[in-house]
Amino acid sequence: MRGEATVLHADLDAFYASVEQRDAPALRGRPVIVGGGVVLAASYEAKARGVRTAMGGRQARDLCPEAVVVPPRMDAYSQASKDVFAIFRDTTPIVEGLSIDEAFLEVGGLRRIAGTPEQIAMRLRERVRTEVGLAISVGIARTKFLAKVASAVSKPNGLLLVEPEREQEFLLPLPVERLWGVGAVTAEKLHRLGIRTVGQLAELEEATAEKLLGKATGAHLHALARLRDPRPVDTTRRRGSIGSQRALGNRPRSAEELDVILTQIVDRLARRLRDGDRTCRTIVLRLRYGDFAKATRSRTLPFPTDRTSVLLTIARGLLAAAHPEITERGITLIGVSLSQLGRADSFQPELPIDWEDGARLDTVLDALRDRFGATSVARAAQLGRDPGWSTPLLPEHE
DNA sequence: TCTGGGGTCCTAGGACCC
DNA sequence: TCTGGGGTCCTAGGACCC
Repeated sequence: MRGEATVLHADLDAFYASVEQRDAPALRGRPVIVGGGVVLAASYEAKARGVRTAMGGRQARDLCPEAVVVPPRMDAYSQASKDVFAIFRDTTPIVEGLSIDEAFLEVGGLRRIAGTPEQIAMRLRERVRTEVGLAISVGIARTKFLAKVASAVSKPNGLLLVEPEREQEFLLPLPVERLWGVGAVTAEKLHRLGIRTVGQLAELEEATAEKLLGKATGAHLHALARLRDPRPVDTTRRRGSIGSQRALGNRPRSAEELDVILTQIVDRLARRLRDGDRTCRTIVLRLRYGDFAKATRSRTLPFPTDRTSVLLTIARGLLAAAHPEITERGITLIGVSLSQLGRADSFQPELPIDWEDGARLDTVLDALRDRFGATSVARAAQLGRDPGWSTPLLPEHE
């Protein structure tokens, strides 16, 4: 007894490009590329010519000179995503969003009121088509992983049910690249051992897979290949970090220019943080040098914050520390991400020093400890890490 | 092929605490 | 007083996904 196929994975087809074709009838039936410098999305007409997501714009135009290249309209995609997710939630309360254009839906409890998973999936596809004007593919299976593989195999505009008794027949012949979590590096490691199909990976001993791919990745992929995936559809997942970045091209940048860009990025992120009623504790500065090597520099605060001035002060400090490297190697990307997100009602101490004056972090932390006590500051840090914490922490004055 | 922008998860060493 | 082991946190890097 294995359980039934009640997990749906719903995935919009060529999402950004499909929104463009929906909104501009002249683009329908034509190859469409979203994004100029790099391909963010390609319509199926462009994919048929070899254009792929993340490909350089130059190469894409060489492959498909007649493609229409349009700039991204993130607001339109965001709205389309909201419209589709509203239909997901109208279908079942158990929805786990994976990204802007895909989600898992658990429909196991709905048989009596809404029919079989297959009937539910057919209605869902029809509603997304008529109400939002987009094509969506759906995979149905016993586990999240199999449902995701099924929707990918069904594309474009497909529906595929993997019945529990046919799982091996479905999965084992597929190339290892189909496994969720196998990218270029892992695929190459497996290929070197002559492993090309999921079935061949399943034949390995688990210990062998762990030795080859690392403990967690090896165990995880080995379990997937053997059809083990106990993860339930989880409606409680929340974003763990938010970030923003900007590619800069290759020309030299002055310190003033970089500071302006950094300020814009941090300002935008801090707004998003507050709009979402969240706080953060860790600020990560992302850099890509002139040779495209990447680096990160981070700092974790002992207390949560959503203040632009605090975040900007930390980010500026990190950037200043990296300045010699930047001068020497050049810089092609700058970004910031905020993690250790917490709730807006987490304890946020009044900062005892004017951050606009550029006070050093260490000075501020010392002042905080003086005022609230080291234990309180450390405890605030602990509680700020727990997004489920529901009571604002009051500082214990000494 | 001259390489976007938004994320997730894992690893590994050192600091620190009990 | 010295030593050891375990657990957690922080930082940096890397693979992977859409």
